[in-house]
Parts: sequence; structure tokens; C-alpha cells
Amino acid sequence: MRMSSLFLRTLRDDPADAEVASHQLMVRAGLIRRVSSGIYSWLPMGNRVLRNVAQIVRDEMDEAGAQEVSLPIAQPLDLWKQSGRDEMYGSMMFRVQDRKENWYALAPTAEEVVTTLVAGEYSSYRDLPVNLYQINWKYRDELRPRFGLLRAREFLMKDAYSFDADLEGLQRSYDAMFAAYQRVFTRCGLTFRSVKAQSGEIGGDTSQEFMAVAAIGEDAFVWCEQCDYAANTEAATRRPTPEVSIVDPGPRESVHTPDMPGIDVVAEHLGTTADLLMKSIAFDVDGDLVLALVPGDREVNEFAVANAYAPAKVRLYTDADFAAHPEIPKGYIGPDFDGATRTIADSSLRAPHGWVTGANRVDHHDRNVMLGREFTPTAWAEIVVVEPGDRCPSCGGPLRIDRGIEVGHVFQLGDKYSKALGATYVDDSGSEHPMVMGCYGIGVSRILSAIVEEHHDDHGIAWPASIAPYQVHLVMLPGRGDGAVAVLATAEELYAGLRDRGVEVLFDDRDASPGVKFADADLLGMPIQITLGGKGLARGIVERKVRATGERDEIDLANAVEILAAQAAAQS
RNA sequence: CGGGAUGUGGCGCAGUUUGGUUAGCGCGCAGCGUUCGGGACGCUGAGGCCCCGGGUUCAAAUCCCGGCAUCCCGACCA
Repeated sequence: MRMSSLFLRTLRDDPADAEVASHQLMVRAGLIRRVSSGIYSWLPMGNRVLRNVAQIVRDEMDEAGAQEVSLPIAQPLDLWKQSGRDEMYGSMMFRVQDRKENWYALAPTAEEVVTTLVAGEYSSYRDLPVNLYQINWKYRDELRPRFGLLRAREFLMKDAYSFDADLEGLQRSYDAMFAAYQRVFTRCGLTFRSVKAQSGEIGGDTSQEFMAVAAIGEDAFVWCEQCDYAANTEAATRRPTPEVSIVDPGPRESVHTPDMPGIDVVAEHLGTTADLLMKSIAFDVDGDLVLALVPGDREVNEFAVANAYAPAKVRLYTDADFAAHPEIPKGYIGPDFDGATRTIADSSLRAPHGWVTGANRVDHHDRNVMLGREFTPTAWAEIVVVEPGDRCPSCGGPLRIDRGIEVGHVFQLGDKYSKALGATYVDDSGSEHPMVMGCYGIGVSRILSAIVEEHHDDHGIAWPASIAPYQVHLVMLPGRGDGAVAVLATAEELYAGLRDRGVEVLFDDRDASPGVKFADADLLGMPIQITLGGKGLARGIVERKVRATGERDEIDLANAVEILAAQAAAQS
């Protein structure tokens, strides 16, 4: 493509409405332009990258045995009422009316449509399994769109839906998608982790998120430096503390601790540190008072407590609960409080020393509270919120916490939609069952944000070759001297030669100053930059720069087409 | 939805506090000339419902009221 006729205008200044690097750069490099909050026009350069990412997704989906379809964006709202998700999505859905005043939803996702489709076509176990996917625009009226493409109201998403006869089949479909996702994100050049998502409320359903590691990511997640363990902060856990022999700390004694809000103040008053204190956190478990015991320097993970008592209803005590139970000394509960029916302790409380705990009466704490003497938990579990440096539950390595951009998720749905929308099959004995579904999403347009976040520097974008809009950026510097005509002619030859070899080339044939051309080349970020000027031509060479590393060398003009074609083929 | 900020040629901004000629600057755009290896320079020029509506005033980009839009923090969220 000749830049002289490319529909592109790069910007020198960051746009006022962009905060994060990926958003700023995508606008400055002329990939996208904002039309409305969270809604963008895609200019040629951006559209090429989007297409390239979509193609990688398409390759891998096809390879994994999924079949591409295209489902409607305008979906009758009745379908959403049938599944009950009309209310669930609420104002998150864009709704439009036709001329007869029937309501439609602009697709935020497509479970309803695809399930109905499959229900209408397939009805036998012989038909299954089947996996359908599409790459299509989705609409969600986010409360707060942000960071350009990262959380947009209109976005390109790949959504796949698998239909199996049973759970074993679902597991196979799920595993195939999981593997395909790893290949997709690897090919896109992303540093990512698959993260176990919290799966408490919907029974046995399994769900994993793919997080591209990025400081601006909206979600924090825990991961192990040594193995592939990763989980979101709610689901994360740590290696249990082994049992130790307890040392008698001496007799329990009570200390007056009035007007001391917070663990740290109490610890200081007692000349100790927060990690030697014990917190007793009150939970309501199906109406019973249950205490969760954790060290004073740690937070209790409510989800972990809830999991431990599932399927019972578990919730943290509120101010209202304490108001209703004045006999519970809020802030001074000890692990042996009479009113508690059960206690669940984090395993890190298996320490040899005695603890400082609430004294079960207001304004008092007790010292030398000993495990096995003053208190014996009814259950042990890992119930603290994981912090950096904690030990990995699977390998014992150090855990880290980073932020990530959720670029994909895989989910074992079960029969929720197949039951609601009548997607059933008959088995070989003639009895009818709901199909077992999985759904699998990839945020195609969001991936661009993640890629730019990871692959940029002060000068601009540095596209991974796999998704770059062009492989080679050819900068022509003819100057005005006697050699100008020769440079021009040689550059044209080079351009034509590369194109003949199937190399995607962005040819800067503009009548612009060298500085402008170099700056644009760095901003636009093609993997290989080639500069042809009068001096190089005289010596029979062109200069080559690898955008990502800044490495430069010279290559023989006579073999340039050959070398570059080989390089482009090798890296894309 | 709560808190904060912003809205002025295509883009980035100044001017608003203290109302007063013809609303400025940089980039970009057009023309001419010089220049030509890391965002060159000079001259000339085009381009503005100063977000919208109402009000105050002799006079409003500027003050007041109402609305809309955009961004940030939070809440929310497949």
C-alpha cells in the first residue's frame, strides 16, 4: 500500500480523551476514531489488524473442529424473555423497536439464538457433538466504557457454543477449546495466564479466564512463578501450613484495651505485631453464627468460607446483624466465643506460639490464647485472601499478584439454556435429555488493546509480525539531489518485487521530510523497517531496522527482495 | 448511579477568575519559495453555531439557571 493514498492521518499529540497507552497509540496511529462513548470507527490500518486477529481465531477454531456461522445481531427480545436473561441483562442491553413496535435486543451474546437454532435442527444423540462459532459485533451498554477498545459498548467477539450428549463429551469439547485458546493468544504475541475463576454459585460449573498480563488490566489475579497455577483473587488459595507442636505460652491473661479501633493499634498497645493477633470474623451460615479465624494481618476470603460450607447460605455479619445480637461483642470476639456453633480456622493459625485474641467482652483482649487449650476449630481450611509471597498450592513456589486484561473465557454451561429453550436429544434407548452446553468467548477487538499495551514503547506501537497490518514498512528518502530519480526508481522496484513475492508492504512514497517518515514508521509499528536513500543506493545497500528491538543492519540491495521475503515468511 | 474534571477551527491548547474592539497559539490543511537521513524554515491563505437552550446586561466564550456530551475514580459487570 502506498502511504500517499492510504486513508490515514497520524496525530502528533495524544488525544484528550485517552488515558492509557494502547488507547492513545491506536488513535494517534490512525487505527480507530471515536464516534461515541465506547463506539469506534475502524480505519484501514486498524481494520487490517482486527482482521488479522480474527483470522488467527478463525484458524484455531476451525482446527479445533468448530464450525463458523453468523448469527443475528438484532435478536427478538422474546427469546431473551424465554431464557430469563432479559431481566438479568437489564439496561446492559441495547433495545430497539421495529415498525410494528416489536422489541429487539442488539446481541450482547448469542446463547439464546444458537441454542434455539440447534434445537430446531438436531434431536438425536447421533448428531452430537457439535460446536458452532461466530466472529461478530456485540453490544453491551456498559455503565462505564473505558480505555478505548478495552471496555467498549460495541466490540468484536468470537463466541463459540458446544453441544454434547453428556458431561464427558462436554469435558472433551471444553478441553479442545481451552487448547485452541492457548494457541490463539500465543500466536497473538500475548503474555497470558489461564486463570481459574470462582465457580461457587452455579453448582459444579467450571470456568476459566484468559488474562493478558497488563498493569492497566481491570482484574487482579494470582499466579505462581514456578508452575502454571493461576486463579482470580476470589478463587486463589495457598499451600496449607503443616501441623506443628504447640509450645505452652503460659496462662491466658486479659488486657484492658479500650478505644483501640483496628488491629494495628491493639498490637502496638500490647507491644506485639498484627500477625501475632487473631481475628475472629462473624459469618451467618444458614442462620448460625460461625467464626472464621485468621491471623490479624490477613483478610478473610469470603468466597473461601462460602465454599467450605456450600451449599449452605453464607454471608458476612453486617452492622444490622450485630445490632440484632447485642450479646456478640463486635471487635472483641474470641475463638472460643460461646455463641458460635462452629469455627473455621485458616491453617496458618497452626503456629507454635499463643495468640492475642478478642476476650469475648468489650474493650478487652486476651494474651496467650493457645490452640488445643483455649480453642479447637471445628474445621481447618485456607480462608485468607492470598498475598504476594504466599506459597503456591500446587508447587509451593512463590505466588504473585498481577493485573490482567480478560481476553477470553471458557465456561461449562451445563443444561441451563438447553432446558430453557428446549434443546434436547433422544439417546439410543429413546429417552429424551437436554443437551450439555459449553460457551467460549474471545474479545477480538479487546485483544488489540492488550497487544498494544504489551508491545509498545515511547515511539509507538511494535506489532508482533503475526498480526501486523503490513510486514515491511519501506521508507523512501529520495532527497532532491541528482540521485533522487534513481532512489525513486529503485524504491519502486523494491516495492513491486516484494509484492510479487507476496510480502505485505507499506510504502512511504510521500513527499515528506525524513523525520516525519521515520517518526510515522515507529508510530505505526510494522515489524521490519527498510530505508532506501541516496547514500545507501550508492553503496548498493538498504538499511533494515527491527522495530521491536531497534536492531539495525544493512542488506545487499541486489538480494533485498529475497532476504526480506524469506524473513517475512519466517516470522508471520 | 455517587464523586471529580472538561467542552473554544480537523487535533492539542490559551483566553473565562475581574463581561468590553476583529477570539488567539501550536500542529495539521492549501499556495509560493528555500530545505531534504530522525516530527525543517519563511511568507501568504482557508477554516469558528466558543457544546445546546434560556436568562442577566448597553454588551456574554466569560456571569446565572437548565440540559447534553466526553473523560477519570468508585459502584456495577460475560
